[in-house]
Amino acid sequence: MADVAQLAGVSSQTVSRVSNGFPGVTEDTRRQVLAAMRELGYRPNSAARALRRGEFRTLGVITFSLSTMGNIRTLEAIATSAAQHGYAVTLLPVAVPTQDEVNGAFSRLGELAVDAVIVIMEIHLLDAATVSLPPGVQVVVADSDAGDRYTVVDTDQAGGARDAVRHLLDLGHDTVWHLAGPEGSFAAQRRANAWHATLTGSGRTPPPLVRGDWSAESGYRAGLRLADEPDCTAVFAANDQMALGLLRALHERGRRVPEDVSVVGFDDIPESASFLPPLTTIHQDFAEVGRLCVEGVLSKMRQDGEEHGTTLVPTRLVRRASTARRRAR
Amino acid sequence: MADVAQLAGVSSQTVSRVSNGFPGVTEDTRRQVLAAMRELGYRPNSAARALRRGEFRTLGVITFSLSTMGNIRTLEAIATSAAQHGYAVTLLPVAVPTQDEVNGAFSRLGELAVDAVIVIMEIHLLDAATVSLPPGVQVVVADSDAGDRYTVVDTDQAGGARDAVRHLLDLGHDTVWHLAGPEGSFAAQRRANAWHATLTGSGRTPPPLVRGDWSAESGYRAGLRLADEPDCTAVFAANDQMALGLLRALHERGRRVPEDVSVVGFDDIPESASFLPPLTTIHQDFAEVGRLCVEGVLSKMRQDGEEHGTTLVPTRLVRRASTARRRAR
DNA sequence: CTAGGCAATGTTTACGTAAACATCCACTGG
DNA sequence: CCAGTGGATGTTTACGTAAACATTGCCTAG
Repeated sequence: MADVAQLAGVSSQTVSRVSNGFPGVTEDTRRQVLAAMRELGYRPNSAARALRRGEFRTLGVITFSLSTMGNIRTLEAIATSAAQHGYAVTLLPVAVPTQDEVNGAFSRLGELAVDAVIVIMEIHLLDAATVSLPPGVQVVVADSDAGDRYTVVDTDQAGGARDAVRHLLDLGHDTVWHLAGPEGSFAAQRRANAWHATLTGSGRTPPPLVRGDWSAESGYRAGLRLADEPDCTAVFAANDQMALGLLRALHERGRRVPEDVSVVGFDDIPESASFLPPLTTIHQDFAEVGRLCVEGVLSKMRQDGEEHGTTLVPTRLVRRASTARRRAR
Repeated sequence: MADVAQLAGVSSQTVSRVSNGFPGVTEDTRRQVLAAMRELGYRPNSAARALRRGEFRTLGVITFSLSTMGNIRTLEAIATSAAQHGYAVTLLPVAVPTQDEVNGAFSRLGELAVDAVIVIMEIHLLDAATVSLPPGVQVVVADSDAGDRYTVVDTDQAGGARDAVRHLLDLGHDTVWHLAGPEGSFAAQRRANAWHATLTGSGRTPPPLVRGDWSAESGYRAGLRLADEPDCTAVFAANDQMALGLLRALHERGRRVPEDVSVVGFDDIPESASFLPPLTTIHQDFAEVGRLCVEGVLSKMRQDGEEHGTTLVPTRLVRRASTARRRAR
């Protein structure tokens, strides 16, 4: 910086003003400084900046291995949104989703150049008792529950599930079966609860719940069972991949979709439009989740806010060919 | 740090020594310092550290949107491996794969607290003429070509393709059809080239090349065409998703896999073991690619190395039920 | 018993930046 | 013509750390 200042014939403070875009510099001077910067290949030292300013302009993202497409899309949106706010994103991978690993990530956090943290993780791994956050580091949690303890941004799981069930009921089906996600997942739990509540709220009797583990394979196995249920004319699968397996099982058992059985998925993964038949599903706006995480954490930093709350991102029903009006038999 | 020093009754330099694990501190003193650190909740300021040491202990990763599973797994391995070396990972997302966007990412890089960069990107977006790297920042490129201009780590695409073709020839098939990836992809290009070379090297006549775009849907469309080729008894698909579509098409057309047609994929995505039938495929070791990227960039930093080269990560043939010895007709 | 040596610890300093304060100068209004 | 004003620029300082050098005190060999 001193070299630039000397070459431009100004003081280092003026260089600083130019490099930060501050006012109070003549257009002439600014041009000279910029020219000197270019000539010397000057780039500001961000360590010194961070030291002086007391902030790093960096967000940490803790996520349990980039396992699901949803988390990845959220991460991507966080990175993009952070960049727009002039923030960088540092990744804190958690190899396996155990309490120890999560605690380890949080303690590494303490040594990291990070102003705030976004956690993409189911909340039950964030047992508050064992996790100690560096003071002054704000947290926002995505993909989770427990808005009372943390600020949470998440897809409106319940609303999406409700829309899926209502869509099927509106098509004339007597009831809707549910192919749920694994018990350990809060998202699966909330979707299943909303399915149940919507059915009973409409005076229907919920059929027994069928459980998978999010995988297409588990959807296939469940589908083989559902195909043998003669009363089953409408299924709401808790994600698109299980819906894919379900479609395959129904096809193999000679039950046509949507003529005999209507199927709704959840997520709207890119492939779902190419399923056979194309899948009616609940679109999740991961990009919006990521964006809101960044906005949320930045606003918390500015206000030094203490209060928590949950922001729900609405879903959208995407109607494709896998659902149809129930046929008289 | 001064507070810790005072509480522990030592000088700040001793605190520094303890916090960096340096020798020359009595066990007694060390314990006292550690106790003081805990009591005051001391966290070393990484900005000051970076300023003093002249390095950030951070790697930047530039990647075109986290689009493919392979890139994501590589990124994950990079993050894990970097953490083991005491390095953090900062993400530089590139929204769309245009020259401008890539240039933009590289220029943002100049202001970022990063010691080196790993680029996960096809090389043709890295036209050297328009990209200027900050001096002293080393680069390693994954998923790419052109080891003459950059240090490159990549899966041994050619070797994998060769193994796939040889496996099918060893099973008695006269020749092997190829369902290739899009023309713009170097990976697709190299797989197709190796397929062609292996066939001609064995004195076989390569059938016309069929092209997809990596998607299951494109594999399905290609599969409908291939199903009508009576001579087609063996297909090597350039990725597992296209193989999935291919399997569906063959099934619909009544051509049994593996009795009538053998199919080999590429990637070994988790789902491929659950395909119908489970898919024989070429396993890519993305974790190894990521690990080698980190090792490579760190060693270049230490040696200030200038020479480039390509490191190939071997693939592995995973035999499952989608391939079988050719039947006499 | 003492010089020499070495391990443990303390003191000084510089890393590059930006905030706070100081200075300079041109212009305005009385 | 001069005091006052405000914009442009310069000077000083501190941010938290670790390298380099300085000091202390104890132990050992002669």
